Amino acid sequence: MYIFDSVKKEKLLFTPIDGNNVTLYVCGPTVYDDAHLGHAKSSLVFDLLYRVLEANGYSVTYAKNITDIDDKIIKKATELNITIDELTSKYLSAYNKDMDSLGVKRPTLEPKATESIEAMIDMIQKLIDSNHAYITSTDDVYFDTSSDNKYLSISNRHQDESDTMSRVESSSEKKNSTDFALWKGVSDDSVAYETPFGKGRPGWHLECSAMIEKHLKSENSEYTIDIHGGGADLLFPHHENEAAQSRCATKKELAKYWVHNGFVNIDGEKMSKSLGNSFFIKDALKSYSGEVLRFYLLSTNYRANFNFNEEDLIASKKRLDKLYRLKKRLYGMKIVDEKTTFKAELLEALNDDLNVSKAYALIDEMISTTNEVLDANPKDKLIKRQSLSNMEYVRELLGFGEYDAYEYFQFGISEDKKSEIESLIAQRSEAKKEKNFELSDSLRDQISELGVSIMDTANGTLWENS
RNA sequence: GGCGCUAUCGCCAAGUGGUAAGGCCGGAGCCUGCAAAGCUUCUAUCCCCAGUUCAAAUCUGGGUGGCGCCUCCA
Repeated sequence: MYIFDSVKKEKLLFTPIDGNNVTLYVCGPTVYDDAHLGHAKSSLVFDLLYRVLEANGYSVTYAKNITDIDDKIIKKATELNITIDELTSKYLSAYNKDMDSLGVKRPTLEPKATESIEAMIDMIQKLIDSNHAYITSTDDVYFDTSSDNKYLSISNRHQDESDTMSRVESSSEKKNSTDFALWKGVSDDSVAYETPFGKGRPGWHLECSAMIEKHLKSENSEYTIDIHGGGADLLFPHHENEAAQSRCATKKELAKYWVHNGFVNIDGEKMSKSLGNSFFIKDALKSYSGEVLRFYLLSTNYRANFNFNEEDLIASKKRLDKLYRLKKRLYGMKIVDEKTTFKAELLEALNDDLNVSKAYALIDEMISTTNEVLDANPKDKLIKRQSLSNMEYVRELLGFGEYDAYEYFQFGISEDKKSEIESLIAQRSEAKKEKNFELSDSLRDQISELGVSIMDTANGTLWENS
């Protein structure tokens, strides 16, 4: 397969460091608030990458970290007058719930920062011992960026510009303006860990490097892991700094390939915590099923910015609907594994740097072909078997088609409303039987007003949420 | 100011040297009591200018527009 390396800025043939084993590390959430559509996009992109790697036969160890100790967390817990653990547990389970709704497979490892303190301390100690880090009078430990001659090679920047343009509040004890905190000294009685270099808390960038070293490192290679991923905004400074501290502590480059996903904008505007226009996943899930959201958010190139808006989402849903209508058409049949060209083409499309657009086009064509054949010959067993098997492959590889075909079209409809609809449909069927079309049409109008469209088939009248 | 991304049909969006995928919307038709669904069919020469080439949406140069990172952020 091919993936686009955002450091080398070209599409590269993917070859794992260690034979058939692949290590993938993605920067996960800081659990102090609900997850927004940006988290969804990133999780979905790397979930897809994970699935495609596995479909290629690789044995993948996929780690996504959970940041559960951090200044923002402490601030919020203090405001709410709850413990840090109460806060992070709450938002971690909310996060997992959202991810489950989106059909995101759980990573192999989900290490928490608070469970990796020792690994962080070890790494800091190494950096101090090798003069890549220094301690200030307030027990902060800074990474000395001038000690790394490859610093800024990940984000392709120049030192002078970072110096002059950096808007980071500069500590007077920093040797270079780009130096960053590995450890923040704590003098009061807030949350802190005891270390050989004083009481304090981990800095922003450290946990990823430490966790990678602890959980994923490969032994005999110039690289530590295969793929490191995250949102495009993390390229600098986060990944630059991770790469620097790892390089200096381990004498290896952190990752062989770097993959970054584009942003999600809302109606043309950047979404961010500071702008306060975050669109939470849980809110989107009130109106649309997780799979519709998944299908929509994955529908374009993962590197491009994604402009979220409801009209596009609805158009996207109509596309997914077609898959479910076919699933309905083949309802109740047993899935048998069939070798088809569709499957090979689908994997080939995704192997080309996750070309989802092409994959969607292939799915659409597969659906059309099946419908066409079934229209001509409704009893064609071969096309049914192949089509079912194809859909099963789509489900495994892309996560589309997980729901029951009938339940999918009944999303968000209450039980009361369902029985009301069923009752109206029964009345309409009676009227139709008596050829009272005036009555049956008016009943259909009533049903439409409930936001439901109906379709008469050989198997009776079916209905869908419209 | 530095670095970078991007401009394809009304909308979303592939394609990165060989003569424009797919979806949504819309028109026509088949099917249907009528519909819906499904099927058939119709709709772009790729922001502008110049250049390279037998050949460019695809490469080069110059414009113009949109966006991002450089600050916590996916």
